[in-house]
Amino acid sequence: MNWDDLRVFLATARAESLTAARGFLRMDPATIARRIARLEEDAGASLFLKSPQGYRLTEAGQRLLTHAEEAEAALGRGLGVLTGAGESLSGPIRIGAPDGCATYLLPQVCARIADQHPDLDLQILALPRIVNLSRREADLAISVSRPQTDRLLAEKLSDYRLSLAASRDWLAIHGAPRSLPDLKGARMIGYIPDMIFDAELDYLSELGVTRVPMASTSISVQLQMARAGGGLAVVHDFALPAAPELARVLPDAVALTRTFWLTRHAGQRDARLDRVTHLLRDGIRAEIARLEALSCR
Amino acid sequence: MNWDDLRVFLATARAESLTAARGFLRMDPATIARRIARLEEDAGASLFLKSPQGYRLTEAGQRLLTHAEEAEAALGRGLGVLTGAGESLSGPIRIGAPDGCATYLLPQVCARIADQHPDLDLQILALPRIVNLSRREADLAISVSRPQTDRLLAEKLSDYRLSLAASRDWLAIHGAPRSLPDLKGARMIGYIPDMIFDAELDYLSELGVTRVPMASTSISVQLQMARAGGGLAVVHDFALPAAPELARVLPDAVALTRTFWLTRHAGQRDARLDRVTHLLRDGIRAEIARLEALSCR
DNA sequence: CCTTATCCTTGCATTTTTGCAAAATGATCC
DNA sequence: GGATCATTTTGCAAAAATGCAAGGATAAGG
Repeated sequence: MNWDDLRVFLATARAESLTAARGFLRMDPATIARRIARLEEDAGASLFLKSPQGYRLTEAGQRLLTHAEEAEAALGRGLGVLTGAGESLSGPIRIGAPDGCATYLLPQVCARIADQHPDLDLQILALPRIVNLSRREADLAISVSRPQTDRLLAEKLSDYRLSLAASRDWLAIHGAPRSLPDLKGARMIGYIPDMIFDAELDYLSELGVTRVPMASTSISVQLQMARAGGGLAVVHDFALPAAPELARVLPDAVALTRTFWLTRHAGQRDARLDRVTHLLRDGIRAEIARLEALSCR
Repeated sequence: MNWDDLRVFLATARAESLTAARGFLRMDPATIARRIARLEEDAGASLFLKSPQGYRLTEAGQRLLTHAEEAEAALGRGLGVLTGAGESLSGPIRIGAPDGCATYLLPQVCARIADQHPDLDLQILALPRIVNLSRREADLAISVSRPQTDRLLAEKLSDYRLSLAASRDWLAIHGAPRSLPDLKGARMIGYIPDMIFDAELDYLSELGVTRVPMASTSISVQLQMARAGGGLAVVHDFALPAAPELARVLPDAVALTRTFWLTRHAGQRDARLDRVTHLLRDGIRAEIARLEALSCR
C-alpha cells in the first residue's frame, strides 16, 4: 500500500472533485482518479461516490478521513520540526469573509492564531459582497458558495447550520408561528432582497417568504434587529450563543445547512499561506463545532 | 513531498540498513536509498548517517521518527477500520525469546495482547540457545544479536540496559567492590562460559572477569542466585523491579547496553503475523521503558 | 425537449521510477 | 598489514506512473 495515495485521498475529499483537487495536488485529474482507484483496491472498500457532479465521500471514506487527518497532523508536526517551520509566522494576511463568519467566528479563531504568531497581522475584510481574489482584494477568501474559476483553489471548510429565531419577548407578544405557511404573514427580518450577493443566502425564498419588512445587507445587523424584538430572522447557529435573548422557532421544520468554502489563488505555492490556511481551517472547524454544540438544537 | 517516502523512512530506521529494509519493503536497496535521498532533500535535513555498517538515524531523523510513528498509527487505525482488521486475532503464534525477555517482559506483554484477542494462543519458547526460525521452531524470534541470514526479516525492537547487582545482604557481608579490577577476585554469577550461545551475552568478559564460580544457562536462575546472596551478577535493568533484594554495584563503571531484535521469515507476507509483530513491538518497548523507569538507575 | 456546461473516464506518447548487476567503500579478522 | 566481508552507490534497461487529448455521461437551463 502506498501512503502517498492518502495524501491524494485527503485533498480530493476536501475539494470534493478531481478537477478541484488538481490545483492542490498539481496532478492531472486522470492521475488522481487512478490513484484513488488503487487506494480503494488496497483498502477493499469504495471511498467515493463518483458522478459528473464530483467525488463525494462514502461512509467508509468518511471513517478513513478522520484517521487520514490525524496522520496528516502528525506528518505536519514531523516535517515542521525538521524544516524549522516551527518558526513564527509574520507579515500581513488579509482574509475576506461574509459578515456572519467575520463577526462570530473569525475574531476568536484569529485571536488564537495571532496569539501564537505575534508578528502576524491578520486583517478581516467583511464586505456585503463576494470578495474578489483575482483583484488581490485579499489573500484568502471564505465564501458560502464554491467559486467556479479554474484559477482559484477551493476547499471545503465546514458545514454549518442556520435556524429561524426570534427574541423571547417578541414571541410572548406575537406568539410563535405554528407552521411554515404562518411565516408569510409574520414580521420577517432578512437580507435586502435585491442586494443578496449570493444565491445561497436567499434563505427566506427557500422558506416561501416573499415580503421582508426589516432588512439589512448585514447578518449581524439582522441579528441585532431580532434581539431587539424586531421579528423573525434566519441566523447562524454558531451566532446563537452570543444572543441569549433569542429562541429558535420551528426548529424541526426549518433545517437549513450551508457550507463555508476557503479559496485562494492557484498561482505558485506559498508555504506561509499554506500554514495560515491550515490554521484557519482547523480553527474554524473547531469553533463552529464548539458553538453549535453550545447552541444545542 | 511524497508521503510514501515516510513509509520507507520508517522501515529503514527500524531495520537500520538498506539491505535489511529490503525484506520489509520489498524494494531494491537502491530504490530505498534514492527515496530516502529525496526525502532528505525535501526535508532539508540529513536523516541518516550512511556507512558500510548500515543506516543510522541522525538526531533530525530521530525527531522525525516519533512523528512518523504517530502517522503510522493513525494510518493503521484508518485502514484497520476499512479492511475490517479490527477483528480479533486467532490461532497459535509461537514466539522464541532469550529467557530474560521470556521471563520478565513477555508474560505481561502477551497477557495484555491475549486479553484483547481471546482466540489467540501465544506460546513462549524460552530456550538457552538461538531459536531456529528456518526450521519453523517458532513464528517470531526475539534475539540479542541481529541474524545475518537474508531469508529473515530483522527489525530493531528496543535497546535495554544491564547492571551489575548483588543482594544487599551479600554486600553487607562481603563489601561492595570499589572498582572494575576488584571484580576479578569477587564471587561472580554468570553464564556457563562454554555454553554461551550468543557473543552478546558474554558480559563478564567485557568486564574483565575470567572465573565464574556460580553459573547457569538461564539468566533467571542467575538472578535467583544473586537474590539468594550467591554473589555478583549482571542482570537486566527491566528485571530489577522484580528483585527488591538486589542493589546495583558500580552503576557508573558498568553501563552495558544491548538490543533486542525481532525476526521472522522473509517469505510471503502474512497480515496476521504483521499485526502480532506490531503489537509485540509496541508492547515490549512500552514494558521496557516502564520497568527501566521503575528501576531508576 | 434539446442544448449546454461540467465533470469523469479511456487510449496513447512521454517521463519518471524501479530493479538488477557491477563497482566502490570502509571496518574486521587473521 | 592485507584479504575479506557486508554494506552502499552508480550505470543502464525495463516497468510503471503520469499528462494530454478525445470520448462519454449526467444535471441544469432555454
